[in-house]
Amino acid sequence: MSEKSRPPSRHRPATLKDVARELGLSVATVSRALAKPELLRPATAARVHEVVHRLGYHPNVAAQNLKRGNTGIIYVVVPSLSPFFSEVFRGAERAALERGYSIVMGHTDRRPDRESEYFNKVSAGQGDGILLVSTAEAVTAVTHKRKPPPTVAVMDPVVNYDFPSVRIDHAKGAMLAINHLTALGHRQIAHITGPAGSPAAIHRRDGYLAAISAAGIAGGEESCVPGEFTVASGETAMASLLARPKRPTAIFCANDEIAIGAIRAIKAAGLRVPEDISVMGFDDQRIAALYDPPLTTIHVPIVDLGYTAMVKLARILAGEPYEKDLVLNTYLVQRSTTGRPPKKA
Amino acid sequence: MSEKSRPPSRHRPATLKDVARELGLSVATVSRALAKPELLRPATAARVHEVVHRLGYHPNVAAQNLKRGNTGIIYVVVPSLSPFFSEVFRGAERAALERGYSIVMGHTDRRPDRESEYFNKVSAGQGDGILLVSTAEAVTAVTHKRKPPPTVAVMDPVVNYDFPSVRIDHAKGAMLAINHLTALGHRQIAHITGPAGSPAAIHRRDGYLAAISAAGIAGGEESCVPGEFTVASGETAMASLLARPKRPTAIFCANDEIAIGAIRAIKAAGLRVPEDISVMGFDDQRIAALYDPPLTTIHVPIVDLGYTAMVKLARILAGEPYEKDLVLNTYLVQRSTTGRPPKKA
DNA sequence: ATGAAAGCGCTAACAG
DNA sequence: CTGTTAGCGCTTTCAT
Repeated sequence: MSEKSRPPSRHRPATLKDVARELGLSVATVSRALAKPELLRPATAARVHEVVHRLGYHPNVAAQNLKRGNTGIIYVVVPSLSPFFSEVFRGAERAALERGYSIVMGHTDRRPDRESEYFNKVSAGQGDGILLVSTAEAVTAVTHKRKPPPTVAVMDPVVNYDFPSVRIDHAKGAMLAINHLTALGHRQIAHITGPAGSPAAIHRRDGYLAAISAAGIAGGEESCVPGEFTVASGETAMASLLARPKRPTAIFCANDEIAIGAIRAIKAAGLRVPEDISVMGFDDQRIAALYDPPLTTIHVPIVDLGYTAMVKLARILAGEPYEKDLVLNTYLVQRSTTGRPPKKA
Repeated sequence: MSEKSRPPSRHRPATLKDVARELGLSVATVSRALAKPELLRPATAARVHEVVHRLGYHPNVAAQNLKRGNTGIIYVVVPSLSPFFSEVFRGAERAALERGYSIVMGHTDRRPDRESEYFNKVSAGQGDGILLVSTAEAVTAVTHKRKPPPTVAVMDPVVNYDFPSVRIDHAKGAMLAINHLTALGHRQIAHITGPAGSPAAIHRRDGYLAAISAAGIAGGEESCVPGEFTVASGETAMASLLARPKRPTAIFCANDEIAIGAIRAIKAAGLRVPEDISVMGFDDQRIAALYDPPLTTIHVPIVDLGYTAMVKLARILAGEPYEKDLVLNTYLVQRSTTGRPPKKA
């Protein structure tokens, strides 16, 4: 048996060459059949695909990367590993896998220097691009440097730098929430905010204030209590709200975790949700539907945010056209934590 | 200016060739200086390193992978994205990055078919190896197949298959916990377990039973209440324990999350920790030190588990010798949730 | 519509 | 101790 005609040894993955030999075609043709089938006679493309399938051929990503001069690595930079960001990551991961990218998670713990690290890595050819999730700060990494690497901002736009983004309209979501509550008859609606530095928190608060004022009801600055996107902060904030002389009949929370904290505090005070107080969250995280009682909240397409952002980044890297600023849709999900306000005692 | 002597264009990452040209050496020598410096004259190696540093040279991973016939991808397969697994992931990530691997996270949601997926991927040349974290089930993926891909089991050994592993001695940790409690004078020690299917939960429970019986005190099967490695299950289990006629003076929880749930339930019942009841966790997760009161727990080197496992997998892949079964050390961390039992009322 | 050939950056024989 | 050389698998001109 001659050396060159030897079949692939037992467990070596099939290569283009294997497919080509099997078909009596050149590797170039097979390559094209996979990348640009329109350049081939349909019949040829079909034959190629049949054999590709039969041999279980998968392109060798390392070879593709080498040829194309890239790394195939995308950094997904998140502030922390909360359930919310895990979902975003999941979406990004799926889109990445579909396109042959592998993604590396980077947590910054909200420290700007840890952000710069990833920018530097990519600038040094250690990666192809960055998905910057909920990270308003990237300024340090960017302002004093030259052209930054391909980056897509997810959730919040980056302060001082105009990266392409995939986000939602926080203010609109907040208005959806307030409108739901006013429609139920609430006139005393408080808001527990997210952290002061978060654009998402700020915009949700702005939406709350705008909707309150549009409805011409009480509330405003003085009805906002600062929170932190955590259950604990929701409990604390709610406790302070309960201690007020004029107790609100409904609470709009800047996210689901805060809402859960608020509900805990309300229960701890011997009150019921929603009979005594209505509570709304924001995000529609996994826990929202599972919690008891299930949370009325503003649905945010969390996984999709990650998926869409990765798709956009892939387009950018491929030099394909893309929408600069994509705003995904939010909508109200009514579950069991909102109802009509209690009759006046 | 001749074509061949053109310096690297503005933003192309430096290559071996660049370094070699700069030094008047061959690329082979530079490559060796990096991989096997002992083969070179020390002076040469030093000169190479100087230039490598000055030019900011980083090896092109794609080229290395292509040459070596691997992918550089390791799958870290975890049941879920809880904080615990995130920590393991972090450790694995660090070790991977140090060695030029990139790691892709795979969550199985405890579904065996999702596990097999990753095994198949690696078998098909889509990855180099697998870190299987706390996943007792991998059986389906493995038993009926031929030789499985390089895999290291982390935390729990895999049922029915003898993968190299990095783990801890759960039973020993549990004994440490019980000995601490008995030393404080406790004689009524209950245990809230983890889920029935988890080897970790089973071994921790075994350790509890063994230590209880060794101490010759009350408790045993009937002092075990089933839990789930979650805060909520800890609350529920603790509530049932509080309702018992003979209330325990100390609770050993199968992990920190359960312990937090237990503490919540105790507080909700108007009792104090540790004055009325002592509570111990297991794992020493990040939250343990931050919680109020800070948790007495069994320290598990979570990040290290991931790190060590990845190091071992890298050794396996490199054909270097490795320890088949590595058991990392655990120890007691005394914080503020354990104390002497209350004086008899 | 298809083939031949060059070369991406690196490693590893093999020579000296 | 160091240089020369031959690919790894793929994409992409350039021919035909």
